[in-house]
Amino acid sequence: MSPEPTSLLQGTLDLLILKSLIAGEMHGLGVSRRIQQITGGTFVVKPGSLFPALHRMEEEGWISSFWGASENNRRAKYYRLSKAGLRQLEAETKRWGRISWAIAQALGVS
Amino acid sequence: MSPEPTSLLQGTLDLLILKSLIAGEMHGLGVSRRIQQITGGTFVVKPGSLFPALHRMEEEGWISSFWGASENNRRAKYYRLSKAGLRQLEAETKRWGRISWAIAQALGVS
DNA sequence: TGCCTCCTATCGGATCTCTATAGGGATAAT
DNA sequence: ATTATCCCTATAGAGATCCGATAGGAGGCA
Repeated sequence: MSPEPTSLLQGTLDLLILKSLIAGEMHGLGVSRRIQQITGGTFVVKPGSLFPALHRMEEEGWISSFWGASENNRRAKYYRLSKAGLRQLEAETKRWGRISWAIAQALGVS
Repeated sequence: MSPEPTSLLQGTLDLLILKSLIAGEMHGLGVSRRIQQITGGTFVVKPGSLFPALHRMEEEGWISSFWGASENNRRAKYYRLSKAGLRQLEAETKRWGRISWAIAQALGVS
């Protein structure tokens, strides 16, 4: 296990959250676990990073939330991708493609 | 031309600067131009981002500087990669590889 | 001298992520 | 019933970084 200890890439957290929610609605820590899962354990998002991001993204209208009960019958806030969120995911995915390509170029396409 | 207008990736600026200086010593705006060149015009680093980064990296000991004259015979501060900077470049290159791989995984290896 | 260009440099603001911590609520144990 | 414990949400404070705007020195040229 070697989770990225230091700062995530700016803007990449949003991308990972949006992509996680493609799998369906889930609560906060569920998103966190899913990010860790789909990145092969590379990215570990802690609550202090996750919740501010979720709130920000809800304000932007990319996700919506509702209170529900978790699988352990605990009070949990669930998050769901909105249409605008889906569009944002596509935009950020393209953006990532551009950035990734550019840096690969810079590093000598190694 | 569609240079990334918004925020660069955190920590990626250092990588691009270090990689630029592999080509040899050059002054500040020369680094800026070289980054734009090797990333195919994707990344445009402006002075307000560049110089704080150069100073920070000089404090870290990754680069050294000396005053000289530019190709146009103007006063210019030249920067050169140090041994520690070369090690840092290798480390950041590996880090980029990990991150890039993880996000590609997350996005479905598309 | 006056003007333009090149190059370095700094300041304030805005954004983002991290560490650390708080606290409600459900379950289980004694 | 009370205590402990885990799950989950949430916030505060700090630190780092990037950006836009701006300043200013210095050479070349008329």
